Amino acid sequence: MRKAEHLRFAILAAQREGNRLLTQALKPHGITSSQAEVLRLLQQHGTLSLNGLGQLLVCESGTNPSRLVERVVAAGLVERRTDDADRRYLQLSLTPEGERVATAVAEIEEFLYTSMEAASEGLDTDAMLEFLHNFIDPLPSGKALNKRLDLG
Amino acid sequence: MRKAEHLRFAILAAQREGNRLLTQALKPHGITSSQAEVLRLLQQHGTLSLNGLGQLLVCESGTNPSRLVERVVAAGLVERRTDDADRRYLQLSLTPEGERVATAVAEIEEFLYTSMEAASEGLDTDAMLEFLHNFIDPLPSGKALNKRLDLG
DNA sequence: ACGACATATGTGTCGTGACATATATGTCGT
DNA sequence: ACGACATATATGTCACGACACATATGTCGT
Repeated sequence: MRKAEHLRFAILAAQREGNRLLTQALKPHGITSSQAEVLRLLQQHGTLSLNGLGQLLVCESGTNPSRLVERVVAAGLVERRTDDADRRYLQLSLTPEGERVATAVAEIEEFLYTSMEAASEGLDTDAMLEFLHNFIDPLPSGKALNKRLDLG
Repeated sequence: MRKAEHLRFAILAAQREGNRLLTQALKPHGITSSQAEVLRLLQQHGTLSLNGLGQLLVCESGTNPSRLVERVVAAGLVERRTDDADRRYLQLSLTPEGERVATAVAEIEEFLYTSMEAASEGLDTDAMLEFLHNFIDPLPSGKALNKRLDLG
């Protein structure tokens, strides 16, 4: 198998399995990994508009998080108000319960990161990041990621 | 941002964008990237059962490709017969049209791999593969990938 | 003030992805 | 031959992920 092909499927597999791990760990909290990303972004940035949120979502239907947000609102984790200054915008923010869950999410993510660090023990992760950025930087998800790196 | 977190989102972004690129390139052929993977596997392995196919699908609802296969059958790209020796099994194989599309898919994948090779120019891809395999090998997607590496 | 345009959000549709469950067919012990 | 079990496939449900399109609100030139 060609090395690029191997890499392609290894990346795909890693994404799938990482997501599965997160999904399992998040299940007791009643949220999905996508919803978890929303909570964490709101926790880190305070109030965001739907569009502002979408620009930071790497992992998500960044193009249109309407329904994703709809679900966390329905779950009572996020509050959605229309901006009085410009009524096109939404003001999204965590409810106290959402804040609590977001903190739980952060702890779960720690486990994932620890296991990733174990898997990369002694390896050059910078090269991996460089490769990935070369590939994604011109593309939408790459832009979202870089925006997050700038801010956070 | 913690490096593991950075890596996590970079992997996610790469997967998303790679998939988007493939989706666009495949659109003229009327198939999705998942369906393309089915065609390529059938092209490489000849006849497969649904279960055998599922074990090779990294990228897919490997747990249950029934509906995925249903669509390529409906599109006239794959033929589905029940195995007379053991009627629980399906025998999946490409139609002539499926064979033709599978070859077109192979060419499209070449472009993706070429662009990945450009992005990894001068970088240690073996270290990336080692990291990814450390992470995925114990997990289902990793097993599927390794099965493909053994065979192909 | 009005209308063209831009921007933010919502909705419809289709194809996964993951999981649980149901059905069909085989195998094996007795 | 029969029934318990195993295996293969199908189906139901929910939440994305991507895309196209619709609606609501603002802005700006005139």
